[in-house]
Amino acid sequence: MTDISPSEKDIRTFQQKIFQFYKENKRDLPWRKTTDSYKILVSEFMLQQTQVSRVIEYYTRWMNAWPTVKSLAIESYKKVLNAWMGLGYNRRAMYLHNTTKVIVDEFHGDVLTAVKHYEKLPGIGLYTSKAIQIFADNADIATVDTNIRRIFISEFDLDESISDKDLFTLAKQCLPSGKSRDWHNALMDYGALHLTSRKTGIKPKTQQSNFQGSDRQIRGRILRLLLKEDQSAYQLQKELKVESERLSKILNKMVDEKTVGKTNKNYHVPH
DNA sequence: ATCCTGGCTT
DNA sequence: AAGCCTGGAT
Repeated sequence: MTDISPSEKDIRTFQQKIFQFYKENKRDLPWRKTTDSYKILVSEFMLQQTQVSRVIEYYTRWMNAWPTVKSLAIESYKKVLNAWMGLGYNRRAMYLHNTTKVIVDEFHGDVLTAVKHYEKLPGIGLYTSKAIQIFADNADIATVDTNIRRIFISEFDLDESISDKDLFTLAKQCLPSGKSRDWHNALMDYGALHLTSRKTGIKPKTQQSNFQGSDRQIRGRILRLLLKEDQSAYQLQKELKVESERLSKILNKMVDEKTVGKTNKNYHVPH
């Protein structure tokens, strides 16, 4: 672990630059108009590895359909998945649905208390837990996503191999107390609008494999078919024109994850 | 071809 | 530590 502590003066200059940019370029996003912890929770799930521009319409439709934790928790999984389709990483729909059930059943519907015990909530890791506390409650804690990581590396001229631990130490040093929500929103905007990955050449921490021709693409097509009606592996194979061995491998994995169910020969979207 | 407010499993 | 998970925009 190397000492990467900037001086007090460096930090203050950095903060002023970020806040000045925010003042002039702030994005007007739907989930920034609320501090409802459930709504923040949904937005954070949707935003995991997914661009803001693609989330906006899904978020808006979602809140019209399910405005509270409980309304989502008691909904059928099929309807939840149907509303998610097109956003990508469809496991998140199941995680989100199951997470709201745990929040209602074990935490009396109290999102902010629940996310502090995020090990019990599928789909919520350290980043998302902190992000929800920050954006819903203005909690005086720091979190680092792909945007914020890129800003720190560029701003303080760090090596791209810097550890999460060192990044987090730096993030805490830079956090202006009492302004956590504004600060993190400002950092996100600075990273997404100005200090982009393309512009800086700084690669994201987690690389994604190609989509065309991938198993992921086939999984998405499988779910779309199963949302219409239950189908056998043979019917799916005819529709998708994938080698049967590859298809059954994918189907087995999806059954294993419980993203699809199987009764006798037929596959279906779980209830 | 590469990116996107990560998390889970092995 | 590394592979896997969706789909659209640039």
